[in-house]
Amino acid sequence: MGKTPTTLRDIAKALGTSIGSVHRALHDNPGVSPLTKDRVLQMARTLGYRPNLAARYLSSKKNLRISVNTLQGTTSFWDEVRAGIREAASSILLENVEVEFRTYPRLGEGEEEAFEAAINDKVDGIISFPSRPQVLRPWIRRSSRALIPVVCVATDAPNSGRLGIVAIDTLASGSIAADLMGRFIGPREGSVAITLFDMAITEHAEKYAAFDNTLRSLYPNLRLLKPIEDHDVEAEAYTKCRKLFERNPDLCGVYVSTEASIPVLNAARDAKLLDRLTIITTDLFPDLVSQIRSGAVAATIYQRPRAQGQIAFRMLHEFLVESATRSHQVALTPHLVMRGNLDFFLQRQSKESASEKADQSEAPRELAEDFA
Amino acid sequence: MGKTPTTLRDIAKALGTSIGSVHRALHDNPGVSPLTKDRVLQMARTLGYRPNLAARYLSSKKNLRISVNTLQGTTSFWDEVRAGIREAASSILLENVEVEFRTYPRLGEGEEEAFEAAINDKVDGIISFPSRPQVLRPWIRRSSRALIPVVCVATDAPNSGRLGIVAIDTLASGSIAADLMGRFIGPREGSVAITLFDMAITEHAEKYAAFDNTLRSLYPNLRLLKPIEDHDVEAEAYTKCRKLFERNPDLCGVYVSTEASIPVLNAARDAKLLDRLTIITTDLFPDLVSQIRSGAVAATIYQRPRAQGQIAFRMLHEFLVESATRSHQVALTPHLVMRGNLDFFLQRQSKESASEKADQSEAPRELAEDFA
DNA sequence: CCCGGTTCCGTTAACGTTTACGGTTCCGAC
DNA sequence: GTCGGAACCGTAAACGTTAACGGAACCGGG
Repeated sequence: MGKTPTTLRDIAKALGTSIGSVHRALHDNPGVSPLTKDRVLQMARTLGYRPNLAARYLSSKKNLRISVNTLQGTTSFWDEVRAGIREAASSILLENVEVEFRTYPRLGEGEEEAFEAAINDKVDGIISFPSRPQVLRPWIRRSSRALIPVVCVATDAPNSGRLGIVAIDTLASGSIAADLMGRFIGPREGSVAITLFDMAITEHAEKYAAFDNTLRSLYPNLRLLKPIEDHDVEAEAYTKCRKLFERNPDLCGVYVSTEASIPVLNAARDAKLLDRLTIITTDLFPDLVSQIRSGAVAATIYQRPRAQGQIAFRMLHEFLVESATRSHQVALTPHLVMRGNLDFFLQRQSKESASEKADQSEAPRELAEDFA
Repeated sequence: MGKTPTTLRDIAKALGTSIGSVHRALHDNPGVSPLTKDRVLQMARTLGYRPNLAARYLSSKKNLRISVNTLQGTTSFWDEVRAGIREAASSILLENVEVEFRTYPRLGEGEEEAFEAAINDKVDGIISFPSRPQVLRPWIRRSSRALIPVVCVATDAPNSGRLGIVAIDTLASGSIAADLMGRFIGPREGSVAITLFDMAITEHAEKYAAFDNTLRSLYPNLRLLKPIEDHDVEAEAYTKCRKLFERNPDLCGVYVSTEASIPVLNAARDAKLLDRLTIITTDLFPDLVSQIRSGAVAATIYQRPRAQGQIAFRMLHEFLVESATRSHQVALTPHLVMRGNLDFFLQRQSKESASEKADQSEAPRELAEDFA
């Protein structure tokens, strides 16, 4: 809490050396003896030196380039993530950041190429969606060794050396879904189903476990069936659901923990039990809106893609610019969308994408007379 | 989208004048003729000049001081708001911001004094909680005239000239509360009550209206009673609730839209109808935890005080440092806390306050070898 | 004609860091 | 001894803005 912050010059003067040596020492550049380097590092620590980022930026002028490797996507989810990243990037003071988007069309189609391109391009950081962690893990490892930090969004890649992860809290998602399901269904006996991508994905297994635990402890009247794995294939989801419905006449609720809610809804409609099922889905996209409004979907768990993008960017940027950061593991609270607050979410989305376009022109600084 | 950004020197050279005049013109400082001032402003616009914040900060060294005028508070709400502000302040690159907290003990006890002190102290911006807007309005007006921007948190002060407002979306809160209430109660007939601070406060009137509308349109089996105003007085809440319970034997739910949920719960318990009522509350504090866990409270609508603080700070800072900002009206989505995800919120709160303490020491920049 | 004052304008030294370049030394090889 | 070349170190010029100073031109009053 010293009054005036210490500068390179202060360190140099205290040591009777020059500002250049101090700089070299602090950045372990060549051209400084081990002795003076130690003395400088020591002195920097005792004086509590913290680099002045304004001066650094002003002087060096090198701008950071970060690569965003994400899926094209069939829903708006990834568009929102990218919008969040763009938003956070443009709101940075010291606008010295360049964002390069490397978008691939389908799962497993171009993911690795995107990573390779980013590494070869020597970007300063990467934001990545590691759909299937086992495939991307070696790439993340490689870029970490090349000192390129990687932040994962939406899905974690554990033991890969990644810098950080931002995703929806799977436990909170699964638990709240179970709690709502139990409350909505009420005291009657019956069974409940869950659909997910694949139990091999950590996030989905966690959601399942959380859903199971909460249901078991709070609503013993409900029995959870074996999970349905749809692998993001619509036909698979549909046929598996039809089978499920036939075999379990006491079914009273389905939790769709992935984005593939439409085939589930279709299956329920075709089996004529749409009004007997309590359906809880995930995320929010145009096709879902009418289903929520009609009451076919009781609630949906919104994964806040925009917030995920924003936070991922901030995390990476903070690390790049001052190597210390806060937590590298961000688990976001999901939002709940129901008929009651649906309009709010819709208007929010449209408003935000509108303001994005209007955000271009910029007048030279001019103070407003009044802030009304 | 020009390659190299325009500088003061560029403008000066283009006009055949000097860098000093350009600077004076852009800041309408005295000492520049109206003619050259116009030419400079014109040229700045055509060249698309944007000030380099790093250089500005490096040169001027003036640090911003902002005053945070908030309530001491009986719950942790305002502590969280202040924590959010501190957090956002410390995560700013270019740490040139000083935050002064002016905390007053009770509603109406020191609010005006805090404002006066802040204005006399010539702070650069104010974050304020205008509990009763009509009292603070003249003060906000005064500071706006003194070119001190004011951002309101939690409660709006319309027509006061305030720079912006960040609060929970009242419509979303009221609507989701109503939707949950209807779903939880089920198809049976009955009446529902709402408690609030005072209908004269815009936010509370809005919550009431949203609750009413949603209930009316989606759950016609439920009838909404006249609102109970508690004015943040526990005894008032208790006695009014007791009366309410006596007069309405068909009551099946209560939405407590303020923080005063404990007296309502006590009244329900004493009237022996705790297990027949669906109670939805607001916010999350220690005394509520056991009530949620026991099921007495079906759900609580969390108003995200920390996020409110963070966003308020960012809004003010962004305005102070580059006078353009994004939206000045932020309506946050409330979070839903139930038995299922309660632990998640509790551990999050404790984790965040813990990491705050650990965030002190700072080594001179040193790159990590690996990011694992 | 000169003096004090006003109004406008150009110049320049900061701010703290990075980077490039020019000096020292010192050492081994010729 | 001299030279080439390391290895180390100091100096100084940038980066774009702010703020202070000094000068030029012009005015009216003595």
